[in-house]
Amino acid sequence: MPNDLDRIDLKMLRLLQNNGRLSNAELAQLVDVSAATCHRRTQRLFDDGYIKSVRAMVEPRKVDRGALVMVGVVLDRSTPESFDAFEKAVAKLNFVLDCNLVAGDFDYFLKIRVGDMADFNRIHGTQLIALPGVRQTRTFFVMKEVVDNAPLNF
Amino acid sequence: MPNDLDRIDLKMLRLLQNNGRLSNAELAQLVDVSAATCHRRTQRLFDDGYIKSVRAMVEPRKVDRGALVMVGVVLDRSTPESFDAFEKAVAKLNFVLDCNLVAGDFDYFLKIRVGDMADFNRIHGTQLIALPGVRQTRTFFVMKEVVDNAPLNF
DNA sequence: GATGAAATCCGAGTCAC
DNA sequence: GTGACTCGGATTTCATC
Repeated sequence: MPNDLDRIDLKMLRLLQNNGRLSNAELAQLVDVSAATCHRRTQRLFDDGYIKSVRAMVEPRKVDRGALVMVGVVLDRSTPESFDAFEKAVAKLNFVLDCNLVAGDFDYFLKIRVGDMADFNRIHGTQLIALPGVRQTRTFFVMKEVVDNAPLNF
Repeated sequence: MPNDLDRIDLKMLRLLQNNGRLSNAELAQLVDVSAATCHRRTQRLFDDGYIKSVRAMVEPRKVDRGALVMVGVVLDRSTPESFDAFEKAVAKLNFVLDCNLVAGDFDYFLKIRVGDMADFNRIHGTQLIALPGVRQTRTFFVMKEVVDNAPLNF
């Protein structure tokens, strides 16, 4: 749908998404333009917000964050203030990777990474149920990560 | 837990996670070692698998993937073959960002990105319920992304 | 084993066109 | 958009601890 990106821009985006370490020279070769052009186009992809950031993907198990847990949350009340308070509080919890307001049986879904189940139980008891307006939570321990954070397809 | 990483390595990991475009020279200054040492250490973080990859984070809305959906899946049978078939099939679906086998009311949770709800309904009708062994799915449309793919805290 | 200084080399970034 | 130029950083070597 993005008609302000031509075929070359799209290819650059896909290549950089899969390998953010590509040098400008390498990328230029891969998309068959000069290094100068490639440099300007890449600049534009950043400046115009197509690329939000470039991140090193750290292996969770190597830094003691091998346990993944999904948590469904239901709030006491469905008022804007209630949602707002919850969201502000959850944004400060650095073990929360995703937090999404959803339509359905839950109000929010959280994706959480911790060291192990004991870690999670401690966090659940102290930090999650203590979040403002939480009526109940439902925990789904992840037993196997089949696909984790796959690159965007476009 | 990672006692093979010293304070400098951990700092490098955190910095690179937040900004994968840092030059070796910049990183060296930030962690206060020489460029040569920094280069060697960074190399090791890659070689030993601490950093899986470096990725440009593409803004989903800019490439027509602005709709996020969580889907809970229940399979017909809970046999290893059944799980295996499902996992192999789901890994081929490029709109699936996450797929996790969980303990609880569902067998799997999927995180899916598409252009809009119409896209999702088409995909749901043709590709999701057609996955091997699917008994039922429950869809949670994301109405607001509060936290999306936060960096790992360690 | 580790490091940092120095030397080389290559690419980023900028220029004119 | 390309090609050329310059300068700084990446990468290697090497001495040192």
